[in-house]
Amino acid sequence: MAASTLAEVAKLAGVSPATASRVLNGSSRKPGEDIAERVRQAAESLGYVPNAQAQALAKSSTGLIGLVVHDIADPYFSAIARGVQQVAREQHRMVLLATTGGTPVDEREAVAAFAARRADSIVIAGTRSTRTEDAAANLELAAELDRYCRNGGQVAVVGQPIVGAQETDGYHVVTIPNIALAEKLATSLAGLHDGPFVIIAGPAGLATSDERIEGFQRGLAKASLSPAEVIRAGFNREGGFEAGKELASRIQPRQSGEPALRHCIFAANDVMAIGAAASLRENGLRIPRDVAIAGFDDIETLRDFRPSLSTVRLPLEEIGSLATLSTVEHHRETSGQITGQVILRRSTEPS
Amino acid sequence: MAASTLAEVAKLAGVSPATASRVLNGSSRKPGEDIAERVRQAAESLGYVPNAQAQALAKSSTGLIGLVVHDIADPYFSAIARGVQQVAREQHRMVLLATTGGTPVDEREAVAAFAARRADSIVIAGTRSTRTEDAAANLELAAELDRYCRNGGQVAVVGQPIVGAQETDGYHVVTIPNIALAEKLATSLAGLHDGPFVIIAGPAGLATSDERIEGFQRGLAKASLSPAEVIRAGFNREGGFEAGKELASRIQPRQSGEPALRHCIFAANDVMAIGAAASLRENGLRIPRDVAIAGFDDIETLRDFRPSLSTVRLPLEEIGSLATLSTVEHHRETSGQITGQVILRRSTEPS
DNA sequence: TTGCAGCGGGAATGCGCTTTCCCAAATTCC
DNA sequence: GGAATTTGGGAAAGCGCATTCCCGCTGCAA
Repeated sequence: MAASTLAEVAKLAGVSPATASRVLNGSSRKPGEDIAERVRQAAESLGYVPNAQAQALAKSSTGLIGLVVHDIADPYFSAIARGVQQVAREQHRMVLLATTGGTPVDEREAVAAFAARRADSIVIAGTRSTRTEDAAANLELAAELDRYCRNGGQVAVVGQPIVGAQETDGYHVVTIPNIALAEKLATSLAGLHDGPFVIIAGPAGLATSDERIEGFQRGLAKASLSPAEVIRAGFNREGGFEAGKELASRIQPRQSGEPALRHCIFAANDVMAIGAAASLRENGLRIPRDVAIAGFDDIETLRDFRPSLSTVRLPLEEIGSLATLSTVEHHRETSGQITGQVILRRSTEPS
Repeated sequence: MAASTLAEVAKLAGVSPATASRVLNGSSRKPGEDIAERVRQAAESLGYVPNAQAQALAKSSTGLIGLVVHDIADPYFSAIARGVQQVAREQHRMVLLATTGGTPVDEREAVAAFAARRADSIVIAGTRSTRTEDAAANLELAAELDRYCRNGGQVAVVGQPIVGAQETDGYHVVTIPNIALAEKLATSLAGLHDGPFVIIAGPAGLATSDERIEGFQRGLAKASLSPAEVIRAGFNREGGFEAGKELASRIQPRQSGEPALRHCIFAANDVMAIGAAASLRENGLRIPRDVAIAGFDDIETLRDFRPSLSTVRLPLEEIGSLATLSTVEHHRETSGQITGQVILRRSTEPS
């Protein structure tokens, strides 16, 4: 048995479908109270549930927000998702979720699927790729988004602009000031450490990772320190772990009384930092005694980590909310100004 | 400018809409290759994107999977979400996300919204509430689900059955053996500790929490130990933190040489355990020296926590996948047998 | 050659709803 | 009291697509 329809309700109430529609689904025209009541009764007794698909088709607005992330189980993205979800609830919309693993090809596919579902807006989170082998896919993604916008869609991208995207209206960017913040972090750390700096980052071509490297190096340069060595690995916990392992093989635990030559590691995000810390520890290095380490993002779940991790706080939830709001008509003027702040904790304490 | 339609494509290709439909959206009837090519060309040049709403309306199947969770940023739920998402991708479906904060009222609302969107299936994660003040809402939720199932919907609920739900077909439960696993954990811990046991749990009436308490107490009883005291708090990190604080005020750090009277805490989930550990530490208690602690879930992000947390591993991702699969026609026979395992780590090491 | 099955394409209907347009009755105004 | 207006309801035309039914055509056996 299929769900009952508006027409059935109307018949039971002895009115026309038009009238039933008007009373049940907020129209500007309000039928008389007696009739309205009869219709509501009928709807109730039939267990009527309006067919959102049909409604969407008829009034061409779906109330859908498409969210694309790399991995919903990554706390970075789930925090953003929470922000998106929150706005969605307030606006009485629903969010459609797509995970892509970060490849532009899949992102394009996700956008196409959202477009097909006629989502009112699309929020894209996750770093852009500037790798040459992704160039073609990026272009296609940009084209897909462009088409979507031309058809009246709203898109917000979190982090940095899509490579090659047009400046159509309906296209919003919530920029994350990775460079500036990483620079600040470097400046802060430079005041505490003079040991060699090392950056554990994602593969070359991940915009977020690259920006954070750039900012950090810039900060070191301004402090007249030589540039940090950069170790590349996966942009996740495993990558951090691997990089940490490699690093550990080169670093000796400090002998007591020995002059301080302590490495200071900047991991391009918190989960990498945690991974690195884990492998350093496994190799007998202690934090912050033998090596200092800082991350980026200030992931909530990781705040109880010991030693507490120095990092850069990003208002992830707010970022998600802001991105979503910027796609909503009413708040179109929302500025995408995101601020973060350096948080120094125990993991980088001077010895 | 609205997106172009099938009719426009058909006209441009000089064929009927029927034919265009057949070539573009996998029908059983395949038009001739020459015509097909012409249609594809036309579609390409117009940037045609099929309207999934209209398709859904016409063939009454949306390819939508509704997922309801308490909080998408909670790693427990985001892990499950990943599993759901994965199956969704394989099946070429999309997931609709709703977060409820755990109240049956909002869950009902979410289910109604999914039903309105004609989602093919609904996955509900998160503990049931058995509180009397939620009884009415639970019943309404059950009724909503029942109606949804009668209309041909598939629902899977993770954890425990919905209170008062009918045994309609289309209604599946992926049971999490909280009681048995908590009992196992208690048994394991009873072999290592004889100090007083304390349970830090969520509010009374949260099924998952209550089940874990029950199992744990049962395990203690079987080991001929007296029941653990139960401290109630929020079923999240904050709750754990609060409970830990209260507990800390009663526990003294062990003086060296003093006979062992070490509390062993079982927190009803990992994030509570982490919260509790944080406040215990703030109060000068060291783990596992002064107090032992175990959690439940084995949240991935928390595995690098130090001291490493004893817990019960739950295959959360698999749970999400299984639940989703059970709602899909082809795999309807999927059994909902979930197994977990006790993992003893350093946080409960005997002194 | 005729008859029939089989195939490729088009016309038309309907999915469930919103909304414009239309019409009758009720109301207002002079 | 009649005309002008407002009000409240219904008829009907889509929204964009899938699909059933139908029709003309070809290929084959009789």
